[in-house]
Amino acid sequence: MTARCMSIPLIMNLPKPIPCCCPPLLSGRLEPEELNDVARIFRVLGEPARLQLLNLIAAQPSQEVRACELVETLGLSQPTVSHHLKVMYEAGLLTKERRGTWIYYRLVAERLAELRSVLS
Amino acid sequence: MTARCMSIPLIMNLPKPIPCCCPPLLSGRLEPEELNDVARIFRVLGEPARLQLLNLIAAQPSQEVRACELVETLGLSQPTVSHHLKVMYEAGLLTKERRGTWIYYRLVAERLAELRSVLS
DNA sequence: AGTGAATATAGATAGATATCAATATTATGA
DNA sequence: TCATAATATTGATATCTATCTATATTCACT
Repeated sequence: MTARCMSIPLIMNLPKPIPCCCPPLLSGRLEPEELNDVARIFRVLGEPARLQLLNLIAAQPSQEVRACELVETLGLSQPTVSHHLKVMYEAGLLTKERRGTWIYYRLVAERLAELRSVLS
Repeated sequence: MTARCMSIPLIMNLPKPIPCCCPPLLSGRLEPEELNDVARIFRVLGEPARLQLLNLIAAQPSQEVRACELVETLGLSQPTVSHHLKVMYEAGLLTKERRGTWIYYRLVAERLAELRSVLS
């Protein structure tokens, strides 16, 4: 229980991650800030309703959905759907485009690719 | 507000996902059960401390850590570290191996690869 | 301007979970 | 078998967030 067991040194001088996109988790040490950023995005994906959203959009021939379609499809209230869309939009996973009364959401494929690279 | 806007049909007869590992999120419709499973794993990765754990293990030349090292390194209490290790172990992200008093944890690379394929 | 539909925000609540202190369990070695 | 170190479990607490209802905002059309 007491500190007989030595801790791992925090600094190892490994190459800095590329700053433009998410740093890889398995090569090179990540800063606390970076860990927070990556964790935040994974948390966004940690909700079945949001995954279903991605899944639905990807299944559309048009590759987009109107927000209003989702209320009935997901079986959630309109504010809840709106909340999820906002969370995903702010996480960079979706784009939104207003066309008249409706708002269309699309996947950001690059963001997903980025996340994939985090895990490699 | 009222239901003028049509919902997306839930059944589209797309090919069933391969049952052996995580189904891809962007091709083929996922069942609610599958969505839950995938979400659960992402939630495990949605904690900075756990990401730091993965990052630490990957940075070791031996590709493994003793649990006791992590307490000081992560700056968390021993029960908290134990909890995170358990969560990751049960999510299939880590293996554990007892050697004497110590328990060594390693990454499950296949599990991470699986997750990557979910996002493609 | 006024109406109605689509979307967003505010506020409240319930459930999940990260964290800790205290304690239990397991393994080693004297 | 006893002491000690490593690990796990228990129980409590605080924070986070998904969800809802109610309300506000935005837009198109007459």
